[in-house]
Amino acid sequence: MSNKRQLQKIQTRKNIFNTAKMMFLQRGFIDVTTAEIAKEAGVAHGTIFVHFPTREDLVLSVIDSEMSGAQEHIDRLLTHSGNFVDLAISYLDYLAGNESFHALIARELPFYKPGLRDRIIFRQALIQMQFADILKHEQVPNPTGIVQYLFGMSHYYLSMRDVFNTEGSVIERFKKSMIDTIKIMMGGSDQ
Amino acid sequence: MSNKRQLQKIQTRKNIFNTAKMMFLQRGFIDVTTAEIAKEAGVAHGTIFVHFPTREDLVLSVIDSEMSGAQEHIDRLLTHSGNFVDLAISYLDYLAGNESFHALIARELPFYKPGLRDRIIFRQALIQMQFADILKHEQVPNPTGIVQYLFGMSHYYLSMRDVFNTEGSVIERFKKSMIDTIKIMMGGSDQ
DNA sequence: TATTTCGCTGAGCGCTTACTCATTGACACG
DNA sequence: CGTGTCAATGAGTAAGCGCTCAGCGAAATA
Repeated sequence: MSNKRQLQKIQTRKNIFNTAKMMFLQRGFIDVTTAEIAKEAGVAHGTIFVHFPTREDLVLSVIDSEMSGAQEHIDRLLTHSGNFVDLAISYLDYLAGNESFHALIARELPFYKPGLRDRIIFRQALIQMQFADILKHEQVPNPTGIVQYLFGMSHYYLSMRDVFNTEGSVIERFKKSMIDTIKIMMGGSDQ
Repeated sequence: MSNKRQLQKIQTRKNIFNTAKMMFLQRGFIDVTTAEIAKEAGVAHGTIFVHFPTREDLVLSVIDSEMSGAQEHIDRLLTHSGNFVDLAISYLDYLAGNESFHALIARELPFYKPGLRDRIIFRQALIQMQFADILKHEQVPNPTGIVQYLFGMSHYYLSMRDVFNTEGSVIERFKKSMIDTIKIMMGGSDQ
């Protein structure tokens, strides 16, 4: 049953998937063409469509893979977090570690088809709510404002990543400033 | 010298320009095609290229027009501003009033050709510096952090405009929250 | 060994773009 | 009125895209 043909097919599929993933993360889901992926992977153009019926299936496949990885990571952060500030720091560290993917999403999200776009936004909204819940346990004046700050500013820096073109991570660069601001907001006045 | 031909030519150019501007503001600079503009303007497809050698020239023409309007408006705000909070409020009001253009830029900026992109970013950076200068006159702990907040969060809300799809203006919706946060940051602790 | 299966191939199709250019006809001008 | 000008035309071109499919040849099967 360990068919040589089947093994080869699985191998080819993985090859296409990994090559596509690498190219997508580097240049975005919109820019990279199927012909380029095929060339880089060393297969015929048509072979792409043997394994992924449409280009969109390949894109979705890569996005799903990255997103479920992200979900797992953040779930772990949420359970292992002490206070909100620690959680925010861990979250920013995670973003910094997977910056190319998240910068990509921040840039391209408005251009995805509604179905995909809404799924991504829904996931983001869930995470944001979980962050807000944790913040509500600590007594702070403006929980949603603080969470919006964390996600909003991260999004801003990510989407402007190559504008700020820092060596290394943009998130890392602005992390201290963001955390300081969050501390001020948490210890801030009433209103 | 009031040539009938020349007048007609100017008229046609304006017609194409205004039609393009309207369509670009509604659907973005990336999505709208030259054929669609021609149809909407009621001229032949080729006529577009009589007046604008390339599609990009037309896009640049519209962007320049909008940007110089923005520049003027903001210069006025800068001279007529009392304290920084008033300036921030006026700025947000301005954004709310020209939201379709600024939301468009926020979404599409990463996809423009480097030349155009850099010009827009340069203008933004200048404005940001002027805001920071005003803020430095008032004695606040973290001037650049506050300015980054104002521009970063505006950018975030604008780029997420149709996600939050509010009736009316996104900026208007989050204005109070942003101003409140700025007040907290200005009156905040040391560090 | 003879026959069938099937992963892979790559030329080519259909479609969409920005852009071209020979042609036209209303207008300017002597 | 005759002739040259030129804004406007729209069918056509080239380039790029995702995707197709008849055919090939090595592997599976009988």
